Amino acid sequence: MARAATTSDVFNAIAEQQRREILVLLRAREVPVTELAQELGMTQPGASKHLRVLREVGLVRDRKAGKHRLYGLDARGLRPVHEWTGGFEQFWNESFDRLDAYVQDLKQERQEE
Amino acid sequence: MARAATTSDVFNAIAEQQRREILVLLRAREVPVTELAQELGMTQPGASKHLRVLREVGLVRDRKAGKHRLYGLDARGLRPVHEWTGGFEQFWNESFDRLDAYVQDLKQERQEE
DNA sequence: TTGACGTATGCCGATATCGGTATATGATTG
DNA sequence: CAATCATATACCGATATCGGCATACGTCAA
Repeated sequence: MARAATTSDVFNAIAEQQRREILVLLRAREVPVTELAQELGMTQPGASKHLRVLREVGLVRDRKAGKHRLYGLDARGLRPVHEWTGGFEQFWNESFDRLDAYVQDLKQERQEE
Repeated sequence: MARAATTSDVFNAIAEQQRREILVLLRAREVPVTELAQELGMTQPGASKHLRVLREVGLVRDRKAGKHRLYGLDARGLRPVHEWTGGFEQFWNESFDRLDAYVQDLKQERQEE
């Protein structure tokens, strides 16, 4: 079965480093594929494929602009990810406490050896 | 090259639905593998493997507890994801405007046909 | 229409994933 | 120690990924 298709899941789409870089770049402005590929040091087909994935999950959209095709950001799809991770916010601090308990536990184990 | 190893990247680790479910479950309490597998309807080896990935990216830690091995949440690794997506927050609303412009563009294209 | 530019797709190889089953490893109890 | 329970790992098959190269498709201008 392998992994869920990147094309159907925002979490998967942004699991790829280069795609995240693309999104960051698109935060600044709309960009045609060629320029994007150049700036991020990827091949044009490579960039095209990543953009396809991003488009299919709705994080990016494109519009014709003369000879070019401009890609632009549609960040709404990132909101669920932000909110999901936000659901763990209360644990970011608490985690220290738990970690502390964990460390205590380790110490105890050592003493028992 | 395939995808970046899930084991070295939190974004990849949470790209998997079942692993996200595990994290949510661990928000409530520490749990041994068997129980976790049962509650989430996966096999024990399956759960074990997912936990391994989560442990290797630091989202989960384990401690011995008698005959069991309890897995607990360490959500700190989710913070970078939250913050990264948060970097797009200002675009969630703006996206509507851009989308609007996009729609206008589509209309225009149709008229040109 | 032809040519030139911009972009997308097809195909391939190498690799990693995920799920399942069987089995090994570990830990606890009698 | 042996038996039992808990957990991890190995191996496998099916599939999907990503990158690169070649090439098809699309669009504009002369």
